[in-house]
Amino acid sequence: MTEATPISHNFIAKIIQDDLASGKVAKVVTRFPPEPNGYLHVGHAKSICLNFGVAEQFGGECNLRFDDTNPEKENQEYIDAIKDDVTWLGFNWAGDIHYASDYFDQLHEWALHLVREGKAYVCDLSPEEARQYRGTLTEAGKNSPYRERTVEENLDLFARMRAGEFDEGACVLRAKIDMASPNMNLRDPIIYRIRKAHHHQTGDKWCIYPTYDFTHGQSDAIEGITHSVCTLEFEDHKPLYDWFIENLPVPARPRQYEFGRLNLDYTVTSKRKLKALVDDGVVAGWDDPRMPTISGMRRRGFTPRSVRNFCDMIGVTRSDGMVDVAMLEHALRDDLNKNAPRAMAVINPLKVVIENLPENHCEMLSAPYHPELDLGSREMPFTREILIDQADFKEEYSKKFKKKFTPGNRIRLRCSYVLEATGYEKDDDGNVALVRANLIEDTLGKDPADEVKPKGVVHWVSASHSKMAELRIYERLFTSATPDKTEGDFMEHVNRDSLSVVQAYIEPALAAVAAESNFQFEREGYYVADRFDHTPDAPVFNLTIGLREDKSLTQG
RNA sequence: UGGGGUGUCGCCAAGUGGUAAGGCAACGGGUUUUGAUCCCGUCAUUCGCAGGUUCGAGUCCUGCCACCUCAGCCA
Repeated sequence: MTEATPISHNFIAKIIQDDLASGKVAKVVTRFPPEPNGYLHVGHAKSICLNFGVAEQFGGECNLRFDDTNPEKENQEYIDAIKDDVTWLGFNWAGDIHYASDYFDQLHEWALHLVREGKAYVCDLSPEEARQYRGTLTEAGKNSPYRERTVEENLDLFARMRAGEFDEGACVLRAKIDMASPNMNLRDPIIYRIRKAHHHQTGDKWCIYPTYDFTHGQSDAIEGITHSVCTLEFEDHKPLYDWFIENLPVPARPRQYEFGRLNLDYTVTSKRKLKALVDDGVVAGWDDPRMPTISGMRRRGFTPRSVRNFCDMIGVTRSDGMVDVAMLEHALRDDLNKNAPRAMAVINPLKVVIENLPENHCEMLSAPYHPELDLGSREMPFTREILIDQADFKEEYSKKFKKKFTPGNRIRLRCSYVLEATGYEKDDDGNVALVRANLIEDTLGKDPADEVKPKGVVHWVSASHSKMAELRIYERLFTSATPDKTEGDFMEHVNRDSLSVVQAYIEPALAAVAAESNFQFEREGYYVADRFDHTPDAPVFNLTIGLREDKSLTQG
């Protein structure tokens, strides 16, 4: 971390603080354990900020561990993307990256231990039969007919499973716990299954793979994780997590704690739904700026700090709520307002001819990049013909348009002079096509000498010296606040007009900026130079988020 | 009459027996070379509901209600 992470006072932090104070743990060690089977999203960001944040806050460490026990769904592409995302967010994992697969030998040994203790057995029930025997939420399950096999028989069968003698699904290794438990996870859970698949880390070494339940807690123990933080849906797994820790000769006693996962309105975060958006071509990819994936947010122009601040804002509790996306937007705007340089771009151009300026007038005006921060300044060419936004000129003055440019009234060109409109021309459709104006002398950095102050300020670019840029303007991806809970399939709530591409006139200094540079285009919104498509010759900017607007004035 | 969990302002969230923080949103007002920012103000006599204990309860007890979650050889 290069910058201070906010101090958290959530219940997880309190537990850690107490454990440290009581001497229960000497140093806190957490972990972020994604399965490399998809891209990380804003919900994962919450978990990352929690796990890494709390470790940092208390002088501990946080591991990055890939929970890679299901080779058929995982691959290296996801591993690389996840590493990038965590790094981008600004966190550093302790030491090398860990993989649950690093522990397959130990896990196998521990499975053998359970078998020898008579606490695990090979079960030949088919998946369908196993479901029958498992019972239901309200009815106890039945013992498997294979439950009482001898240790010797189980040892032999498990060895043959490992040797590849059986087909996938032919049998599994199960922990012998309690088929009548009201907790389904304790009804003789599967701990090893046959998967004749190539693993991205272990290659073809194994044809049996441990399940999540048999892997996670023991991996925590091996790594010396003190506080194993996960989401609420794993709460029912805790008795099993503890059962393995208690029945195995593990080197440590990690504890699991659960928090409520993030739900954001106007957003979906399930991997299946995110994948559907990509596969159906609703968005251009996992990193499309409309996606709530970390890579999508990055491309949209979110800053790591804005995401971290958001996570700090929403807190960590055990209640599952729905966070208003306005909170995310606030965190974004807040950070961008404080740190993003300002620049000017005109989207709907209206030419203004400053008639009291010579034809070839070109004056370089120095404009500061930020109103408060010392971010330096750039030169803006000021010429006889300039472009302002069509919406900033009105044919007639009215109270509602008091800050607009109107005939006979003055306007301040941002970082430039004051202009007075003297007339205008319309095209055949009746739209204002050109405005004639006079420049008021000696108004650079000061008000007019006659003390008739301009009513408003508008952004502008030189008509002759500006450059063209592609602007990708995004709106929210869903029309429903709860796309996955509202009537019908979530795809029915997709906003099909969430992207519009327009051409805009930008000030020359903007063309050369580096990809991923954030800017506030004054009075328009925050934009970012696209991570992949932006070039000096063909500038491309994405709308990160618009400026907040005074709603009472913008209606109509 | 299965297990587990959660219910404090429209949203998030402090509060752990002593008389309801804060943020977001919203709404007023001021400043402003961005109708942005900034500033100032308003916004829960009430904590899912009903009883009870107590001098005193969001905090303790009892009952009820609502919502989330668990029946992958996924994580």
